[in-house]
Amino acid sequence: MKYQIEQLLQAALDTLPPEILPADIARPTIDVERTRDPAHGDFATNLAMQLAKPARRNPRQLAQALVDALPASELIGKTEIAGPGFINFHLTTVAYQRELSRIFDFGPAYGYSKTGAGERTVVEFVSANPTGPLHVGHGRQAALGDALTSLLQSQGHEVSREFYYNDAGVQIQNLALSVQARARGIKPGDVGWPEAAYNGDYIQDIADEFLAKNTVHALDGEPVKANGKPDDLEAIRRFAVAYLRREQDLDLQKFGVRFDVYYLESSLYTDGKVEATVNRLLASGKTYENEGALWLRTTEYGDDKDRVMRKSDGTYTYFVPDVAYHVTKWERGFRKAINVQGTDHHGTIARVRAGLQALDIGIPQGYPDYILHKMVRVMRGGEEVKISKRAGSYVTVRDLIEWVGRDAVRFFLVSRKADSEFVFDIDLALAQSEENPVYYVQYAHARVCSVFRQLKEKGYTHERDIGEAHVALLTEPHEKALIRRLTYFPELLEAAARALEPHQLAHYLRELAGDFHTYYNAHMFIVEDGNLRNARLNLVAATRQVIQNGLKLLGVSAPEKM
RNA sequence: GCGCCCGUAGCUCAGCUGGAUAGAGCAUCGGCCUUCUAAGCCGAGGGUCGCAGGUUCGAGUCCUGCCGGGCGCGCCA
Repeated sequence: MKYQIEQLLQAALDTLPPEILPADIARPTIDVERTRDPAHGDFATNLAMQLAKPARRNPRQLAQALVDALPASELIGKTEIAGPGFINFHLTTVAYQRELSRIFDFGPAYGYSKTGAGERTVVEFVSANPTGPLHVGHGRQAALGDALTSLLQSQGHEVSREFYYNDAGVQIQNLALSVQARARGIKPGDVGWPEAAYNGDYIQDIADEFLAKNTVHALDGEPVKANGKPDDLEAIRRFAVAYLRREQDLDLQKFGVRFDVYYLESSLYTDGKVEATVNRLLASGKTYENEGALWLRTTEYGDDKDRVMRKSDGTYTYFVPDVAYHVTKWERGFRKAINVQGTDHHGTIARVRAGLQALDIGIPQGYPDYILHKMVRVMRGGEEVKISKRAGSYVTVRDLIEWVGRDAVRFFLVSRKADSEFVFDIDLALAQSEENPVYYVQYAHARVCSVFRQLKEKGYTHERDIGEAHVALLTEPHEKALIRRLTYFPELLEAAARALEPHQLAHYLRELAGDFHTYYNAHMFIVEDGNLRNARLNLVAATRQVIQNGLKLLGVSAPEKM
């Protein structure tokens, strides 16, 4: 609808005579926006104001000329010139009727589009090290990444959800040593407890299961059976990693988040991809040796300082497999890559991109994209709960889900901009669990369902027919507002996907639910007049459909009863 | 010290990528259940959009400088 108005304006612009609009001035891109105030119509454009300066004409006169030149359309009922030179468009009943019909025609796919068709995209998120349970920060990533992926898919992108496991390196070694110590009966603080150990109680759980010779099975890996020998550090390492990966799998399953690919850092070594990347970088001529280490000239690509690739002890820094991993994304055909991470990772952005540039294999400069979210601070009893893996006393995703429920956690975590700080007050979430914003939206959905149950009990029927004559009966301001909101849904999804901002959808749903609740309280739907009844029921049925579609993209359920 | 991000109502946050009188939830106060679910609705109070300049028809939004907060600046990952 927005696009169609832009087309009409373009046609009007093209027919303006040179005495009104000189031919030599630059034509701005035509931008039609939703109005904030219903009194200003449905859509508005500032086109005349943009043209006014270069054309040296009065903007209101230019606006009038544009309106006069506008081709006739059955979608536009009234145009007016307002304020300094806005052109406001009021849509006709026909326009509303067409859009409402689309909600029924497309159903669960209403709001979806093909604007991103052919775009192969990989979204990497969570990517927690298998050294402990998932904490609230991972929860924020999971909620964000999953909703973002769904949004992109709704716009036609072909998306892979990907989880990168850092299962090689020092941290894993520390994990194995921690479990080994526990298996030998050594506790945090005891003599012989490793210095860089993980102190959480879950380490004891792993040690107990290891000693009991249990078997664990992560989602995409092979089952790992413990041999129960505390001296076998390698066996402990394999078991501990499998154990924690399984724990993370279970948490993510409870959270309703699935991944298409689990990519293991260790596989980059065994597949030779790390070696291949190093060789390519060597061949690029951008490397040099200094003090026994191998360096890459990342400063040539905008990094602050050059980075070490291979330490003097012969092992590679984390940076190298990270670059190798991103090479696989590119080579697997993903021309767009989005990484969802905490802001504490922002220092790695420049060097990863620099590494990819140095390879000179056609990867664009801004590859990959990053969505960095600020850390989640957890408050409890008026005090901040420290989030530290080593402390072992942090709030996990599992805790949150148990306390306030999956739907509330997901909706809550995704309803804020990624780069805003997030204070998660446990007491508040507990005390107000019944007033959580998610219930407000779900309640709107349940209410519509209830209306239709009542309808059946009263012996009425309902035709899913939203003809022009029906829409013409929806003249109340509350109805107009609801229609406006519903028909905005496709534009909202497109904008949210383009901006990579799932929180826009959460806010939209809250506003839509608000429009519905207001309408519900102001008017009866099940009325005697059959035509009016049908018109109103179709409007609320459309509302139910849009709420369903929106909640689904956020991974939140739409209950029929509450 | 350098780099990136943030600063909007008492609190938690939106503000559609420069538009028309700055919005919502929570909290406070006052109303609404013999009619489709009161997990709801209606109303009231509450703001120098951190501060100061600049850009233009127009700035919460863009630029510069301060102030305050977060994160990052390893041959850690």
